Amino acid sequence: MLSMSYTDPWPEGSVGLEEEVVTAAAQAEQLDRSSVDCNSSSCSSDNLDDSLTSLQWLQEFSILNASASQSSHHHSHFFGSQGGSDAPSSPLAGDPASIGMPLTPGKPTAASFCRTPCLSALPSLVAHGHCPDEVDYKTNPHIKPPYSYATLICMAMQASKKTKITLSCIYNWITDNFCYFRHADPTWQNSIRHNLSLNKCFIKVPRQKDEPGKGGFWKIDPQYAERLLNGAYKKRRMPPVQINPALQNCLRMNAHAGQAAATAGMARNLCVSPESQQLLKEFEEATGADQNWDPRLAEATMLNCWVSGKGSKRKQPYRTGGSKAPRRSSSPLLAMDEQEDLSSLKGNFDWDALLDSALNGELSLNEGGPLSPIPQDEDLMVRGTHISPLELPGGIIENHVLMETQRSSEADFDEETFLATAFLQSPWSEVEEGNRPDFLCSSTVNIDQLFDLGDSLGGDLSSKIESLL
DNA sequence: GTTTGTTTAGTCAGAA
DNA sequence: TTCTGACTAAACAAAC
Repeated sequence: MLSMSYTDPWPEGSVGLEEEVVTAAAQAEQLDRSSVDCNSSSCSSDNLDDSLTSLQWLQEFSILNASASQSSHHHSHFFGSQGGSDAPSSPLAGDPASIGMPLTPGKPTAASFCRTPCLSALPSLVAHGHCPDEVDYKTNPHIKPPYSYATLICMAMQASKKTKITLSCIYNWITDNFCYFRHADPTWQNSIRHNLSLNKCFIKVPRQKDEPGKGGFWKIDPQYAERLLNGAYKKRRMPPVQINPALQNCLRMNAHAGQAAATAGMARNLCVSPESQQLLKEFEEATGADQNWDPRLAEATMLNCWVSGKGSKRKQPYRTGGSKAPRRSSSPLLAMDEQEDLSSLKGNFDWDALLDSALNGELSLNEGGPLSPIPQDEDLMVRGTHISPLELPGGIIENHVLMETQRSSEADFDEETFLATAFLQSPWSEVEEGNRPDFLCSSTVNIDQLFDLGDSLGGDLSSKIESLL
């Protein structure tokens, strides 16, 4: 269950301890505003363009054009284009589950959502394991994002632009950016908590005694961030697309109904448009995907988010027979779906910002670089163990336990996590020095590693790094 | 009562 | 086949 007081995950301008506090009134105002926006008549029709706008970032994306990285307009939007002149899809329109059909909160398997225009493409999608070339996870409630929970947590942390965030903020970010989870059984939140507790990558930062609020804060273990940059990450298997069974039922029902017009609209929605194909082609050309296809890159850009032709064996959401009935969610998010404002896209990826951050030394180049902003007076809890910060001679604030973890042979981050978080809009390019997330700032990366990173991203990127150096 | 955090147990899938 | 990671489910306790 989510907190009864829904809070804006990342209130603008807020830094530090008050980062999670947003008044309910402000939230209501936001929802109100979005409700108005999404009641516009264009919402439903604009849905057809969602697949296009979700690839808008491709149009803007250019590794070769990184010189314009600092320009505000140059954001490679991971979760779809938003704002500005893009005429972004309405949050409501983008959330099909908010259209008409009664919601059945719970796991997607129990979701009763059915949107008629989704029906024509699904047979092939389900039967042949195909998936549209573009999946807007922000608006698609049927397809589970191909990211591990750890990745999602990392993405939330990175997108927050804060050094530490609360559990509820993680929830909010995920539900804000992945429609799937808005309608899923809230047990995924249990998994999130489980992941935070179990995964070494995440460090619990207890609240100060005089700090109001529930629970503590969570941050990324900088040592694991370093490991990511060192390439010591594991590959995560790609999950297949998970289609709501309810949607499939809906599909069958509509097949009988013979809604030709609706299915025609569906085809437009899920099939790859020529524009998108062109964008994809340009993207592949820009990244040398033809010769040097990097699945990690593809995954990070959510272009290979569907099942391959041979299909993945990854399990679908399973429901063992006789198990308890899906719980109804009491999450206010579901109720707010009718009016929730998704317009505030968080976690936009910016390749250029990432690169420039590295080039500007914000990814330390082994010169006693940026320090971890872990407050020295900040107590950390790792696996229930209280640890104290330690300042090393080099100025790099380390941590006893974190140093221990560095020796561990386990690497809980995978490359997907790294790439996914790396492609989030680089926060440290926009925040004050002191407010930089320490996720990467405390990491040290030598120049070779940087080149390795560049190589993994494509030759052009490496060339750019080289030329700039 | 709700939320948060920890722990245990089990299943499944991919890799070795 | 075994190992490992991801995921799910559940129980429990503590804090709010």
